[in-house]
Amino acid sequence: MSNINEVAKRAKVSPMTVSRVLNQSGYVKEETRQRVLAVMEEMNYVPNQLARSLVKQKSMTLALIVPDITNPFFTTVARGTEDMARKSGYRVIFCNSDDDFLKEQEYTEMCLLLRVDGIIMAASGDRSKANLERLKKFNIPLVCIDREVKGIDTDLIVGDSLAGARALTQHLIDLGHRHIAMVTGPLSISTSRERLQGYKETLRQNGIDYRDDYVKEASYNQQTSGQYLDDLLASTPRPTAIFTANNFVAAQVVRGLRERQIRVPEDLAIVTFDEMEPYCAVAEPLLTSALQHAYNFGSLAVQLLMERIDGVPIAQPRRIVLNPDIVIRRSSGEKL
Amino acid sequence: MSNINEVAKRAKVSPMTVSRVLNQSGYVKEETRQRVLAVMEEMNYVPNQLARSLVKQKSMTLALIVPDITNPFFTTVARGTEDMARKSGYRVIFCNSDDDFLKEQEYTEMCLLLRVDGIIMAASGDRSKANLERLKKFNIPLVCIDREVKGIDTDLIVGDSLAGARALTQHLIDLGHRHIAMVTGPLSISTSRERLQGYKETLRQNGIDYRDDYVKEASYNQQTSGQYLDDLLASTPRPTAIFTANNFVAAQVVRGLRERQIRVPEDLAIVTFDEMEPYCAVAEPLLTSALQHAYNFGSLAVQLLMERIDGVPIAQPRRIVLNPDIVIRRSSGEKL
DNA sequence: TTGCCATATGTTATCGCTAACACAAAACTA
DNA sequence: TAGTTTTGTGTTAGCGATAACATATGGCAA
Repeated sequence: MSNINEVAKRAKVSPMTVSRVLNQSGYVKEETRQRVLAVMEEMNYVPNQLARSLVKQKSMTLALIVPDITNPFFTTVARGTEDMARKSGYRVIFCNSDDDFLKEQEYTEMCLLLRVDGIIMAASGDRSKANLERLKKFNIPLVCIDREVKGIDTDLIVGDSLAGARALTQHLIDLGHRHIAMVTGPLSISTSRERLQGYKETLRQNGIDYRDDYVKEASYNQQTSGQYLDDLLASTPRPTAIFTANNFVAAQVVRGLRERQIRVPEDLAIVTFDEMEPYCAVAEPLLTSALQHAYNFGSLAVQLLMERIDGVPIAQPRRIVLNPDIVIRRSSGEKL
Repeated sequence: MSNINEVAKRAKVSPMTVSRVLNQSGYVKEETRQRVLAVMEEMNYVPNQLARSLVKQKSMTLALIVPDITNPFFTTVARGTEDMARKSGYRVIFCNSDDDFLKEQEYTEMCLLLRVDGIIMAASGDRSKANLERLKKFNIPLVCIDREVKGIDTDLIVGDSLAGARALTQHLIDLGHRHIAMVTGPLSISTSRERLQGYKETLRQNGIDYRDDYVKEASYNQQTSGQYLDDLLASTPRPTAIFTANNFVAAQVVRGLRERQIRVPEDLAIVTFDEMEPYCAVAEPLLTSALQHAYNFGSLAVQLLMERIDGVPIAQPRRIVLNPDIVIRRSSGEKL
């Protein structure tokens, strides 16, 4: 692969002139420019971004670290990130932590090795603190999304889990439900905790007793709803509705209910956070949901990064809270 | 961020000795090694991969270009790619072409700029030829997966679309169906063409007339099954079964049928290529499918790349054909 | 005509690292 | 004991690009 010196020699100019043509910087006579361009074309010259990044001290690369890129929420975040980054001339490296601290750590180190200019991270859990601290130590622009990590202060974009959970729970109550169960995600994740809190508060505000045995914590590892659904269904009185904390949990629960031949919403109502689109367009029934604008999580995160990268140093970490939309669909059923 | 020279100075050795410690190459006295390591720790030294890649002429990076990372098939390919690459010490950059030639082209150029060591590509269509040719011109190790591109000879890993399509069609015929429709993906993609061919052949072998109006070409842009389903359903006689060419098309069709209140498989049987897992675990009914081992597409592709990267030059492009598994599920129904 | 500025191009140093070679000193071999 | 090999470390050059400065024109105002 040819380099700038070879091009320069063939075009009978200095490498610097070639560089000027490449970057459209400084003065170059039109005639010279054309000649250089012709030689570049002829030699199939492609500038070496590695060398550029080295001298410019800038890689024009961002990293997005998410727990699970197959999750439609994060896929959409990725889209938002990529689109906005491209507008600013940046590339994005996508990293999948698989909700695994060690994998997340590896990617964190990779980001340092590659000298990425900024990082967007949906933490795999509270353990992520160590990884985030390491990044902060190097003053790499950093935005956390979706999940807040205790004891770490960074720019942050989260959904309003509390409000969403309240609205969903209230919706069930308004429909006449009094025995409402909840299946949360791992409580090591901030969104799970907040959604649980919103659920509890709303029950209390409506004078409904909170019951521990109505709350189950699903794991991201298990592929099925396993034991906890049986437990829930065996409770007395049996819940008439379930609030699932996110799309992943919802998929588990819906599948579990189907296996047990329990109809939604006739036998049991369901409300959830997040979507299961697009492939799950085939899901039945369509789920009543607190819909988060995942795309905005990504694009806004990039905007925050850009301000930190280009701009004057900003002292304070910023916190953006995005409201979910409550979309009423069939799964929550009719008024009892 | 500190560099190798600063570490060297502080450790009172030459940069070369630090480099030796870093790379565990050459001779370094244990005592010196410990001292250097201590200084690296103390200074938070992280080697600069850009500089390394520049001098080594090797980026230790592969690129995976796929049309749609949200498609469970490609997500699984990505997993296979990443896992195998990591085993060999390589990173993977994931690129989403969105089935868009221009975006694919941009990513192709990015790969060149970044001097990636190898590329795995699921072409967006036959137009991709130009992009592949550009890559070939630079002799970058290249493996095409899933889709073959006319007029380009590269290492290739494809599923046996012909055999899969034959098996699925035969399955329907064996169940007693005689009026079998097909919804293909864009015919600019080799898999679509081959699956269509397998369908046609099998019909003929069973003495069933092939009808043009039983075949519809779905687009990846349209989110719904739009007009073509109505057309199919209005045909005389109305088809009793549909063969969908992949998971994306299947999702469209299943959704469309549901909107039209047509039951699967009672009113209409469905068979398809690919899975819709994991989020579509909630899909109902479960689809009879020619299941491709997506993970192997990815991991095998990396193995082929590695042979080209490390090994002696291999003259001939290689072609690997992976067999799909036929998984019979509820959507194809009972014997008529 | 002098001086200044815009234009056009080149030279040198440097980004951070490693390959290749050089050179001691220590350890072994004959 | 002299010669060879192993061990340990340093020096120099170069990967491919650009920043910063240097230099040389020509044009134009004063």
